[in-house]
This record gives sequence, C-alpha cells and structure tokens, in this order.
Amino acid sequence: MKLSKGNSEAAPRTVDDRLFLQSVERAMRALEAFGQQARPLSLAELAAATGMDRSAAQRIAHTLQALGYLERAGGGTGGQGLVPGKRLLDRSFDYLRMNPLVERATPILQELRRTTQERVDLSLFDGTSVIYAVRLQSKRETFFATLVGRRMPTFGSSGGRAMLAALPAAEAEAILEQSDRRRMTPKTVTDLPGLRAKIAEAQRDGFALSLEEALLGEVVLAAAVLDAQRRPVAAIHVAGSLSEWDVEAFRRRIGPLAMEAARALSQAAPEGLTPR
Amino acid sequence: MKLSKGNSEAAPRTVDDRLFLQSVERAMRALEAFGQQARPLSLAELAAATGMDRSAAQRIAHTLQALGYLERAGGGTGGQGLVPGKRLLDRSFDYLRMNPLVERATPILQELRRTTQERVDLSLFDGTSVIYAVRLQSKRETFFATLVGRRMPTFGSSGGRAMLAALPAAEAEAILEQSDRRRMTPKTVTDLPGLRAKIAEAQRDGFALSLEEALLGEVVLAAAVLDAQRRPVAAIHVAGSLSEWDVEAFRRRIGPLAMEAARALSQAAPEGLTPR
DNA sequence: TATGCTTGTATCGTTCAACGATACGAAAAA
DNA sequence: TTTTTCGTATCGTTGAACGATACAAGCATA
Repeated sequence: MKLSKGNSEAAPRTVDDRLFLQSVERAMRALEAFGQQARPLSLAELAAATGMDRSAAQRIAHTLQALGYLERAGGGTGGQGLVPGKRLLDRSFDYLRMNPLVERATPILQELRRTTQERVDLSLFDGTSVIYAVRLQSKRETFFATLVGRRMPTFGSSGGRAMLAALPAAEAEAILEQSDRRRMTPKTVTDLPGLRAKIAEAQRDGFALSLEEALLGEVVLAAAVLDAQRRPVAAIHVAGSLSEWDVEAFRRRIGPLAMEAARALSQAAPEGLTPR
Repeated sequence: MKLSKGNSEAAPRTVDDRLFLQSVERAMRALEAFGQQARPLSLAELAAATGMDRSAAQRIAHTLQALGYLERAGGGTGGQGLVPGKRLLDRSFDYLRMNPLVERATPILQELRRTTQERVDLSLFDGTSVIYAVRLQSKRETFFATLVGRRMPTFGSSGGRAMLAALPAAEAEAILEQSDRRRMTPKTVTDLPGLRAKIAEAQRDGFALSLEEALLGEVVLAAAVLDAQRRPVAAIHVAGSLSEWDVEAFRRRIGPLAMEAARALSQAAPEGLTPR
C-alpha cells in the first residue's frame, strides 16, 4: 500500500486507535493527493486518489476550501478542479520559523555561501528522505528546479549520506534497506556495497561527496549537523559545477569549510554526557 | 449543541453548514496556533489557543502527530510540547510546484536578478496580505529574516500597492479599509489619502516604489503580474540598499526592468476578448 | 437533437466516530 | 514535602459525520 516514503512517525498507527480522527486523516490525505498527481483534481478524482467516496471528498474539499487550504483551479471563476491553497505556505512558514536549527543556520549558511561563492543548502533528516529547508543559490546559478520543501532520497543525497555516516551502523543500514534506491542520474550509486563504501568514506573524511549523482555536471559536498545527543538532524550542502571545479580541488577547498559550518551549527554535547 | 465558545477566528464562516467538518477545522486551527504562538505548545496550551477542550486537543494532536504534521519539541525523546511537523514543508512544496505562475516565474526572476544584481521576490496576492513565494537573494544580502511563506500587509508592500493599482478602484479601496494599517517602520505610509496617492503614482508609473517602509535603509520597487482577465495575481519586487542606490537612479534603472519582467509573466489576454 | 458522462451541489435518514468528562502516574514546580 | 502540570488512557453518550442518492449544468460523443 504505502511505499516507504519519508515516514518518520514515532508510533506506527495501530489499527483501531480511539484517539485517531478519521476525518482529519482524510483531510490530510486529500492535501497529499497533489503530491502524487500534480494537476488540478476534480472531486471524483480526489475521491479516487484518496480512496474515499464522493460524499466524503465533497465534505472534505468543502471544508478545506473554506479554510483556504484548497482553492479552485480557475482562480475562483470557472470551477475546474481543485488545487492546494495559499494557506499551506503559512504553515510551512511557521515550521521554518519555529525550527531553531533553521534560525541558527541562516547566518552560518550565508557566511559559507559568501566564502565559497557556491550554492549552499540546508537539508533536514527525515528517515529515508531528506527535505531541503533553506537554499542560498549561487550567483551564476541557472538551474532552479529545486524548491524549499523538496524531498530527496537519503541514500542518494550527499547530505543524506553524511547523516547516515553519523548514525549507528544498524540504523544507517536499515534506512538503506528501506529505501527505494532509484537512479536519478546514470551515476547514482544504488547498490548496497557501493553505498556502504560511500558512507565509510564520509565517516573517514567528515563529509560526504557525491559526483553527478543527483544532477549531471554537479558535484555536491555535505557535512552533517548533530544535535545534543550527537545524532544527525540536518546537513549542510555545497554544490559546485564540474565546468568550474576539479573534484579534488573542490574536496580540499570546500570540505573544511562545510565541516566547520556544520560543527558551528551542531549542538555541543554537555561535558560528561556521552552518547549511549 | 456546542456553539463556538471560544471562536477567535477572523475568517467569516457561515454558521450551520452541513458539509463543514468540525474536526478538520479544529485540526487546521491547531496547526495555525503556531502562527500566533511561535513556541512549543503543550496540549493544554494548544487547547486554550484554539478554544477546545483537553480531549479534543489530545485527539487532534495525536492524529496530526501520527501523520507527521506535528512533532514533539524535544526531538522525540523528551516530551516537552508540540511543534509543527516537517510534513508541512511537503504541502507547501506541492503548492509551489502546482502553481503555474511560480513555475513560469523562475527563469524570468533569475534573469531579472542577474541583470539587476539585487534581491528579487515574487509575491502572491491574497486580499489584505501578500505572500512571498520566491526569493532570490542578492549576493551581498545580509538580512535574511524573510522566508518563503511570509505574509506582508498588502497596503504597505510595494508589490501589494502595485497590485492594488491594477484593481478596480472600489476593490482597492475596500482592501485598504479592511487592512490593519500598522506601521512597520517610522516611514510606513498608513493614512488613506497617502496610500491613495501612492497607488495613483503606481498607476501612472506602471510600478510601485516604497522607501524604507518595510525596512529602514531599503528601497523596493514592484510591478504587478496580471492574469488573463487582467486582474493582478502577483508582483515582482526588486529590493536595493540605500547605501548603494540613489532613489531616482533606482527608479530609472530598475523600473523598466521590473515592468518588463512583470509583463513577460502576465498572461496576455486573447485578442478581441475584453475583460468584462 | 438526443445521449451519455462528466462536473459541482444539495438532501436525508442512520449510526458509529467523535465527543467531553474523568482518572491516573510521572515529572516539574512550588 | 505538596501542588501543579504534563502526557496518556478509558468510557458511556450522542450528534457530527457518514454514505447513498438526487439534481442541474456543462461538454463531449453519437
């Protein structure tokens, strides 16, 4: 049924949970439907995509529309399907504003962006996927498909690998195995031995480097940000173009900078407290 | 019958609506509570902030947590309140991805950013406020408090005024009057005559210019983006620093560029079809 | 023109999902 | 210590939500 996406829920939903609100789940599923079908959906399509009947879809769409979380596609005039509503941006804003990591990251990322003159990203760890939370594009950036909120598979993202390298081996292995290891470019490493080697490399170097694995012509280097328990929560990425960089030079020049930025962002563990 | 005891919403909802799902509204209100209180909320606080009892808050928090739209503040370990969940970023991503305006805007904004070397924003019209949907920061940007999803009052944003200038006078006037015209800086224009003059100026020039009205030391120029019905739907902003720009030079240099970009992004009305 | 299939919208009995009160142990605060 | 507040769990009641159904408008196809 549900393929392993970036699910990071604490408790797997037990079947009959007296505290679980069915209609709320339905509402969120309705919003999530647009993650799959990136086009305006009619009520019937929405019902089909979420597995509910027309009536339920009608009630939910009506409610979400009244609240501003769904909008008519035509812009209000012609009723030609539903699309996500602007209100969703507010909720995302709240998330970013409340995340202390994002807040603290901003000046550090800017400084890194200034010294490297390259694109700098902050991604958040979320199980089998990572989410881009901040992007500071480089001045000569031409490619811009990626937006805040975009998910990337953990296994295939340099930041993801940097974070896997900071996890206990068993956990990292579990994530690799749960992942849908799909190729993004011909150079994406997808086999388990290869990935384990990349992670070991990241453990040795203190940063992960991926070469054209997400986008051809691009080299990305990332270092993990740790919380007070020394667990990875985020990663700082620096992306450069192969038309301007030699890989070894990139590694030597950017690696220390990214690691220093990640360390500055990591929460220092209190003395005497060792991670269990 | 429980009539709204603590209905503190601003949204005018028609009262007894057989299709309106109470629990969905409660769930969204729970998420919205963090827009007001930007800190982790306990169940009791959440209940108080949304006007529901403890039990309702418990059920809703439990459900939203299971779905990933709420998270424990401590990072899962210590149970010290709730914060918005990462999943919210996905929904926001869906919105931006599905918005054809944002998609088409990206290359145009990049080009504008490249030629002006200044910060370029795209904001979306939403009644008395505008929402920033895209931000391309300038290379020397130091100030970064603003994130995607941030709302600004329409009356006090240069983009908002550019859009008001493109609206029928009655509608623009209605928005001005409904607005909470609060000062953001000492230079914010908040009186109706002054605002009408600024809008008239925008109609004359084809762009709006605001001087230190949102942030001291900053000059912002914006042009409205129109849809096929010639109604404003968005605005393109260019922001410069007064330490580097003379206002008149900024107007002369940036004005035409912003207008051209906005025109390129506007949907040309088909020939022979006049807006009704 | 008729016809068939959408679309969005509205109505209506039935019933179970959601309701609100309440209780409990742990942790934090006083 | 006591008191308060935290998160969590239970339970009988009931009305909010359910799903079936109907209808008009729009738009193709026949």
